[in-house]
Amino acid sequence: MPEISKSYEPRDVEAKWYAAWQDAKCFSAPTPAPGQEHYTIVIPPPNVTGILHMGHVLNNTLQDALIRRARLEGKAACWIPGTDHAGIATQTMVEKHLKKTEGKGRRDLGREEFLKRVWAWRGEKGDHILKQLRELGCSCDWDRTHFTMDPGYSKAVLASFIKLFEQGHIYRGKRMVNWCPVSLTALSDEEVEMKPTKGHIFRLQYELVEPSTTKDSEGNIIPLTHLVLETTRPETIAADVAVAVHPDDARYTHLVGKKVWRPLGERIQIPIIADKAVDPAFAAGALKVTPAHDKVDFEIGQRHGLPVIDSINADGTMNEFAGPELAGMERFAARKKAAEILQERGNLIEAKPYENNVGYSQRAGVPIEPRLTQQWWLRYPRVEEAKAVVRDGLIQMHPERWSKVYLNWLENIQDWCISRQLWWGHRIPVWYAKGVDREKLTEADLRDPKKIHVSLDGPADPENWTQEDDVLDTWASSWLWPFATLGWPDAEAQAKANFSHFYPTTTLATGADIIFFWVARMIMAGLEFAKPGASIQERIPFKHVYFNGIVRDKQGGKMSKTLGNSPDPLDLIVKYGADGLRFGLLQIAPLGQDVKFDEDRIESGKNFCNKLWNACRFRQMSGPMSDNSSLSAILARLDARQLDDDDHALFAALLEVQALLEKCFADFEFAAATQGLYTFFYSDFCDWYVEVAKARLADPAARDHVLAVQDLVIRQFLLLFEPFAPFITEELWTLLGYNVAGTKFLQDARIGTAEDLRGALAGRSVHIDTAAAGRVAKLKATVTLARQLKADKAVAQKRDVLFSVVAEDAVWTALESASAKFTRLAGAASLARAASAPALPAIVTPLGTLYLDTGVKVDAAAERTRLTKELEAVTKHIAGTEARLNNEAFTSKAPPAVLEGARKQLADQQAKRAELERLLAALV
RNA sequence: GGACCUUUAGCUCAGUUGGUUAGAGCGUUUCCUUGACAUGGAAAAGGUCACUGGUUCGAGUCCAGUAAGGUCCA
Repeated sequence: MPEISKSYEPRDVEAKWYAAWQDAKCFSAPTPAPGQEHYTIVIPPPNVTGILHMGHVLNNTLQDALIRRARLEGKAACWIPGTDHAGIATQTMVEKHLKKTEGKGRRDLGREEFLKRVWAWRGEKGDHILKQLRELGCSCDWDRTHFTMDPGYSKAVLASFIKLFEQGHIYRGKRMVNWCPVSLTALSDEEVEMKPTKGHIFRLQYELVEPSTTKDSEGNIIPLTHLVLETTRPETIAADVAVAVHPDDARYTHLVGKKVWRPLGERIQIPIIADKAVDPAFAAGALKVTPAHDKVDFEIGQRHGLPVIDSINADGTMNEFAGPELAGMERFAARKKAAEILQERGNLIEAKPYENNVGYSQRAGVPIEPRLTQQWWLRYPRVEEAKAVVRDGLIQMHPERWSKVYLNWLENIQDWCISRQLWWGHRIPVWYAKGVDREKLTEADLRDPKKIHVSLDGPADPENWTQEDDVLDTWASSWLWPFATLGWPDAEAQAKANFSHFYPTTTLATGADIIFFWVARMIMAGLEFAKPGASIQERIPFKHVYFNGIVRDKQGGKMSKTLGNSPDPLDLIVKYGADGLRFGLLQIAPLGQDVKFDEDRIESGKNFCNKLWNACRFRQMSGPMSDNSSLSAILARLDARQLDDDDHALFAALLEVQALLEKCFADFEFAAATQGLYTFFYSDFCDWYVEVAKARLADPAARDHVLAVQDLVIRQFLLLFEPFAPFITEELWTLLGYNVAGTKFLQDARIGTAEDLRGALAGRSVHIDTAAAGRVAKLKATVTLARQLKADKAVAQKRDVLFSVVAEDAVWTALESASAKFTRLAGAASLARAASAPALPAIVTPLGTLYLDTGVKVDAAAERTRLTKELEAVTKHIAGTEARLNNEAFTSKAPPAVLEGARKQLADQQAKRAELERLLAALV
């Protein structure tokens, strides 16, 4: 057996094992055996040309932990990886690259040539992120890697469109959309981010065609020559078609039906209308109505049969309808110019600084432009079912509160604009008969096969048809992810992928930021498409949704490359090892909270791995390795006669942590799981058991038994730890001989439950003595107090000091039997029983009063100070407890166990006080 | 405007159905290279649990309100 080196060097280990796992096809999803449970996860597909960031690390570490744990539990585990074509993001990236390298735009190349370039880009940069996931240790079934633009997947996307079209869920319509003037495409509402934006609001006056009068605040009749209104967008005035007031606004009712002069563009009269959408409290209570450039205005225009004047081009520049002064200008420059002109003409009263919410294109980061265009829309299918599955708990969200957010969105759901004016994506499978005017198609025309052709393969006579230019929104492909990655809709592919076994998937781990974009839509898509006619339980895409937090920087800010506060995970892996990164990150990832990234925690993850490494190294140095090839082989090496309190306490702690992990995985409490593992291994095993065992290892009768206990605990710990730190655990599994011939890897072992282990121990006559843990705790406390006393006397490092104890017979018996452990742990030459109190520094412990002999004369004053401080604390505590026990309401109403506990506590504290008083009195 | 979340040690967070003297890691201070580990060990200091009120024998925990910070939707 190779010797374990002095420190853990992750880099040597990681590459070796990942290659071995892949060679052995460890991550291939097996065909589930009859009755075998499956555990399926589909990866949230990252952008195909993306690179790994901390958010990915967290998200994928969680998934890997889940899938690895499932393997150890004997489930048929299937983790499907893949990437998303990410329409806008990728197209924008390639366009930028083209501009930079060739000075060309996509239109210079033409659609076909441009797409060739995108595919070439994908070939060069694509899937890099999947390689990075391997560095992290992710155990995806790589043979199942999918890409949303693969032929099979594309077929699924188009098939879903056709099906929805045939069912009447999809329609085409000219509507107000969020237009991105940079990407030159429509966006869905979800892709628009509202951001408070500083600008100006312009107080304007529009001249009345016929001067009128109004009343001032005191009721006096005063002349009225202008209508005052406020706007943040003066550049659109030339597209104004009316001015609206609220119908109940007494200031203006007499003006409704009259006209004002439009101050920009062609000098024409526009009507004053009344509409309830106007807020009479805002500004002067009048609103300029610009149907082409505002959603509310558009609706007002519709209600009043007003024309639509579109004064802004697709790219955000003004056109001729904006008036000769503004035509051709960029929209924000035009805004300034418009204000200047209005000032000159006397229409501008004032320009005030103003902050309002402006919609920004999520991708391009520029304000969107409401724009009237022809788009394809989807009326979501299965909305009611989608609500029901979450409300009824068929799909559980973790943390649960997200289901409220989800349901709220579904309650207010709007049709989805699924068309994008991009080239990179799934081109909509609709062909228009030549000669048909696309602008004027009616709902009936859409269903007329002579005018519109909708199919997977296109019309038989393509020369007579023209295909739709638009592609589908990326999310209209990724919403099929949980089943399109399992072969849907092709029966043969589904059979090959074991669709019937692995769908519905088990858990989806993702960020809450895409709950609408992706999670909600997947649920609707799954219900609609996945298993037609099957029960609702069979059609849902997943049973659990775990929302991991967002990784933020130490100050809680968002991580971004431009700010430079986003560490490269690959650098962290080099520095701390993949296991250290994984474990460290999960330690700070509480359920449902954002993660504040702190590199110190990653370092602590690495240090923990090193601790584990050295504990195993020490085990190897402590004695010969025996048969570790199975749990029963190790159990057979236990000697029930040699069991002592420490063994019992350790086994009890092991069972406890094993049960804790079961609960944590069920509840997605990863931070609690890592915390539990850490505490068990550090405190219970290394700091205590291994240390006390050093004393027992010297005893030939106990040695083999103690080694067996350690082998058992390390084995179980490695199994528990593997989902979080797969590399180091695999390495140690091998080095300590836990692998058996035929089953080469840790993952081939079965973890079993805490109860299984309890049963296995009982089978070897090891029945956990639950009282042992209490006795060990007392000894621990006594050792700590002894160390405290030594530290106080500045002899912490000395190991030749003498301790004596004054204790009753029963207590002394307990301490005497552990005296070898005590002297080793407390660092003492000996521990003896003293018949009467010696004149030495003392400390009161649960196992009697300890006296420390350092060979130096007692400093009575220092002793008095120390003991008095202690006495004060105890006295204060006693007072509190007595007050409670003297309260009749407490004694009559508190449960007996609580009452009993309080009484015992009081007795203990009183005994301690008496002892402290005695010690003080004895001081000369 | 609506909904949700957070507030506990210098920092990051635990604290399960209300029940001892509120815990951990990091950081800080002191001491220690003795044969698993200095990527380590020992000890210590550090908290009126945001605030106000209520329920209760008992509140960090439950309820109401207030404040500050954050997120999402309009």
